[in-house]
Amino acid sequence: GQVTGQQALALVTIPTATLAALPGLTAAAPAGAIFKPPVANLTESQFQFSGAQSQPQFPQKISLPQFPQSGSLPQFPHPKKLQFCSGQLPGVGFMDLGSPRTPVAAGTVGQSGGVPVSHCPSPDPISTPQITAALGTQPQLLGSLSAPPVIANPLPSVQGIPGQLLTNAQGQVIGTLPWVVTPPGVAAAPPTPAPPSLQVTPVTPQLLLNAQGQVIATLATGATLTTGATLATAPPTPAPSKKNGPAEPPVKSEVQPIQPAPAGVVTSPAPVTKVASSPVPITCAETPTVSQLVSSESLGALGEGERDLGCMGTEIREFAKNFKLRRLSLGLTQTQVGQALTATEGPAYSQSAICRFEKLDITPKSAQKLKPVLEKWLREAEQRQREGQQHLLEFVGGEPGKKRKRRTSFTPQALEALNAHFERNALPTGAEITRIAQELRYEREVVRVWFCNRRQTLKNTSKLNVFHVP
DNA sequence: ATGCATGAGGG
DNA sequence: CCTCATGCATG
Repeated sequence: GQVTGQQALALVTIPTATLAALPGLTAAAPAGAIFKPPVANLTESQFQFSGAQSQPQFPQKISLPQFPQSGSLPQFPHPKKLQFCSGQLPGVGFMDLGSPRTPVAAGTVGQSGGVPVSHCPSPDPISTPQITAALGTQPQLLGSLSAPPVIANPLPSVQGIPGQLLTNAQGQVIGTLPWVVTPPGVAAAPPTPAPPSLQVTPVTPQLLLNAQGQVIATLATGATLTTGATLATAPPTPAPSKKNGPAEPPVKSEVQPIQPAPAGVVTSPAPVTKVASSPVPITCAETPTVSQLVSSESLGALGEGERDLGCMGTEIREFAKNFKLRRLSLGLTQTQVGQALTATEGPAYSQSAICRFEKLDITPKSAQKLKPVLEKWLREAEQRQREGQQHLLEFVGGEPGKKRKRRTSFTPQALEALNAHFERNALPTGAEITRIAQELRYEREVVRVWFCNRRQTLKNTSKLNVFHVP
């Protein structure tokens, strides 16, 4: 057991979830290291629906990017929403898809509520016609993305958490040691009067046990981190002088909000300009792989607050990391949090959801939706803890409900075949699905769902996902 | 932590 | 049918 000493390193350098996500790496990987996560085999392959003679593959939606109307096909619709501005990543499948624009784009963009658009310099349109076409398959969000080939992310300093982390052999964070609360000043005092309410709450020394009663960490008497709500996630850019200084609204509003409708209110704190154009080479313009699929849309109709997702991504990453830390400090498991959440008012979420949130294996949209909920719950939980109350885990038995279909278990061979097909074509037509199903001897529906899930997983974990661009 | 399933919303 | 957000069940 050991309290590893690389905390600082880990914290600062690796922005986020990666910590948990890439166990093996945490310890070793130094700052700018470039890891190549597991997406492996898919990325290499390339599937492409060549528009040429590829035949009538897409039954319904193939709307290729031929939108005469806008005429600006090769152009990006404008940073309407997300921008992948962060991250420094290996060339992996990053490509910019010139996105065909969604019909709606223009309108929506316009009313972004005053939020200055974004920073990420978007770059050269390397749009490959073909690629674009391929991707264009997704209905709604076509226009939304343009992943700038450029990446480079200065990294947000994690300022709120100076404590030490307890990590297990795999490098996963399992607990925290008492930390010192950062004084307001440290937290990059925002020009604006952001009430830095930091509070240190005494925590009784205790052992953190997991559901199985195993000790997963110890907490020395110390302080739990604030709760000022946003503190941890606070103001990016501590160092003013860095990039250009003017902008940077330290906004940092409270958190609660976020609900559909309310326009960009809470949104972007974003110090625009953070990253800027780093000349990182990459941009691979080749292999249109699966990434196309992933990238093709990505943002759905986010009403408002998603435009600057790039920046917000950082904020959420911070929160996710913090959430886990604080959850552990409370000595709760993901399951318990899920149950507690279910018991209380508001949306209920399962252990799976908590897990995915912490790892950020979810879409930015989901993360945004979840964050307020978790934030609120966490605050209350910590509150209750202070006041001694323990019960927060009431259970509310759920109804049995209908029986689910038994989970299909594919044989390794079948999976191999499925993956092979997927690499070739991630979106097989109905007929193809049928064929594949027969070939592998599985129910057609099962195969269809497999493809759906495969696509979804790829999207959520791909490096193209804002959160996974460390 | 993840793989497969479900269901809502859209076309 | 697809995508998405989620959850149950499993490895």
